[in-house]
Order: sequence, then C-alpha cells, then structure tokens
Amino acid sequence: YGQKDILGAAYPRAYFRCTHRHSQGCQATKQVQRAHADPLLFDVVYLGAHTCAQATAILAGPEQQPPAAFALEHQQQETSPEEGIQWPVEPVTPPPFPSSPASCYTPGSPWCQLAGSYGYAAGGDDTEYDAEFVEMFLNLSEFQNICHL
DNA sequence: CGTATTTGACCCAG
DNA sequence: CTGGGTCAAATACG
Repeated sequence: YGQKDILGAAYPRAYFRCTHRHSQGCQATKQVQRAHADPLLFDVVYLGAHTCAQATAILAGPEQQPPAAFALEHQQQETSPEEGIQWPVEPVTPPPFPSSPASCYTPGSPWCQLAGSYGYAAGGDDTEYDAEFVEMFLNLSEFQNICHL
C-alpha cells in the first residue's frame, strides 16, 4: 500500500497489508526490502498475525507447508521476534491473487499495490523486469517454498 | 470511463 | 527533531 525510502538503506521499502485489515481487522502487515548487498534478494518481514478468515483458513489449510526458503531468506534478518511478533511462517496472502480487483477498499488497492509498488526501486543495475519477478517471488514464496539461491 | 499504479503529505513514535 | 509508516490524491494506461 505504500513505499518509503529508508535512511541507511540503499533501496526503498515496500509495505504490504492484509486485504482484510479494514474488513476483519486483520493487523498483519508485511515489509519487503531488498538487501543492499544483494538487490536480487528481498528481506520480507511479517509484522503481527493474521486474524482474517481467509488467511487463517489457508494457514490451517491442507497444503500449507512451512516456507523453508524463508529461512534462507532471513539468514540475514536481525529483527528479533520478541514482543509477540510472529515470524514468516504465515503468509499474508489469502487464497487467490487477483490482478484486477473490483476495488479492494476504495481508491487504490492493497493487492494492486502489492503487485506493483517497487516501480522506482530499480535504477542502477536493476531494470523493470525486476519488479516483475518480485511479484512472482512474493507470490510464490507466500504459497510454497522456493529455492532461489 | 474505469482501473491500476505511483508519488506526496500527514501522523505517530522514538 | 528525525525517521518510519500509513492513507489519500493525482496521473497514466488499458
């Protein structure tokens, strides 16, 4: 739903929110930011837990397996889960992956942004296709585990 | 015309 | 006072 340039980081950070934050008060949020060392890697940080039926459903769902890839991903992660924060064991992306929502909440869509908020993140050795694989990366990593490296 | 995407501003917390 | 995070508005593309 947004993006912010972070001091100390060579790249901006993208913010994701559960679709049901307004609908069901799901406070789960996700931050994605690329590692300055490896722009091709993304540190995805999950804040809070899901409360919405959809996410909870797939969490307790049949083929939801522990994203082992995330372990690799968060090898460099240093944000210690202490206050009751849950780790990337639960995806915030409900079942489907709509690219053309009817209008998720009003003007602007959480999902839409999820698929395209890193537009200006590229601009060096990166290119626009980068953003493409990002959404794919997020999409895949949230559903299954991928071994990117 | 409608929808999606991107940028900017405002607010809150540290 | 600075930084981070979120929401809203505007612009562009389909």
